[in-house]
Amino acid sequence: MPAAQRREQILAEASKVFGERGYAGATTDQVAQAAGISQPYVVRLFGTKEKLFLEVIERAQNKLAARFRGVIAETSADDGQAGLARRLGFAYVDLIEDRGILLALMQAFITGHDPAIGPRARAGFLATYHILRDEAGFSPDEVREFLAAGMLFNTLLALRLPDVFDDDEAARELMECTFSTKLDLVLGVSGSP
Amino acid sequence: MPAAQRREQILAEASKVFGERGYAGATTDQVAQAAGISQPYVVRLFGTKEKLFLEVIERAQNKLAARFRGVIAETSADDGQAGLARRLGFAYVDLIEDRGILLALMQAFITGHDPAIGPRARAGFLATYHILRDEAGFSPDEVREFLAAGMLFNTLLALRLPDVFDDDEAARELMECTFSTKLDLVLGVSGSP
DNA sequence: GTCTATACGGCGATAGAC
DNA sequence: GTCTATCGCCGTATAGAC
Repeated sequence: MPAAQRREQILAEASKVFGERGYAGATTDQVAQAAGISQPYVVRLFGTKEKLFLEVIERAQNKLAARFRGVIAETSADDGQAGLARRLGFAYVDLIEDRGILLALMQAFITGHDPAIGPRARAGFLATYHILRDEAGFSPDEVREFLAAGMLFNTLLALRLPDVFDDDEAARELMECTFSTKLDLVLGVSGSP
Repeated sequence: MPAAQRREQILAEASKVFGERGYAGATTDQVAQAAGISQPYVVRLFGTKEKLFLEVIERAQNKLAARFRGVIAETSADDGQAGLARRLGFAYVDLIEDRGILLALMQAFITGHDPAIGPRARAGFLATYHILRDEAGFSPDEVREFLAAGMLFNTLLALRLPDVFDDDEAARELMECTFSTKLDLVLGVSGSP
């Protein structure tokens, strides 16, 4: 397999592994096994575990930015801000059907203390802020509301709340209330394979 | 030092260490050093690293629940739901002046996949939901909005956004817009010691 | 109640062959 | 482009003394 393709495949698998276990909890061998190659080869291709993690984060942030820009570009002005927010919300849910991406983003947030990873995590988050405010034309308050909804969304999925969806009345109510029309998408994301 | 007091001291230090590094990234030796005792003694007192982490989470969740119940109890009915929400928001900000508590809660969220930790993390989150809905009397939508604001709050602090407060116009704007009147509290939380 | 010494396993990274 | 073998460190947990 050509190196470029192999790198992308490894990054995709690494997103899942890092997402599940966190930066420290994940091992390069788990990534290697997920990709069907040997552990030293993973290290060979990316230098160190930390560099691999940074590339995973960067990839996730780039995909998010590209998706948002795509939605903004193809939404006509007469949909209004509310319509645009709605489309962006759907795009976000759809994006993290690749579950590795959501979890990579979240892991970046909570690794904010790290001297190497923290700055990049902040830069990515602020980049999203700028896209929403400067390119989508949201007011600061609209951006805040949009981001807050996204963070709750992230948390509920990270907690695996859909796993107890059937057993717990409160969990079901909170999920339905949070995702409303997006619910079928969400259940598709985290339902059994 | 009596065992009970020692345990509480270790739990407080462990909250900070686990909060900074995550469950996998933190070591029992770091906890021991923070508490000024030997690593084997930490293990001796709590059995395993996992059990220590579970106690850290439980302690944080209990403190949160106790704080919210206290606010609900001492708020008179004629403050209205908006007034109660405001008080609860302030209480939350104040609670995580003990920074270890906030980070322990967040770490619990993203360790949701873990067979031992996940169930407890979900239980704690749903307990908060029940307090807000059944004891504070919020509607599901009000609870959702309250929780979403809290999750954004968590994320901004985890990212250490206040650290770049002075250098980045967007970071400043987002922080001000998110915390508004709570801002002085927040800056007190993460400012230099 | 707390320590020192240490066994044991696991992980990141390197060396070097094919 | 990819592997096997392996080194050396580090972290959890145990044993046992004081």
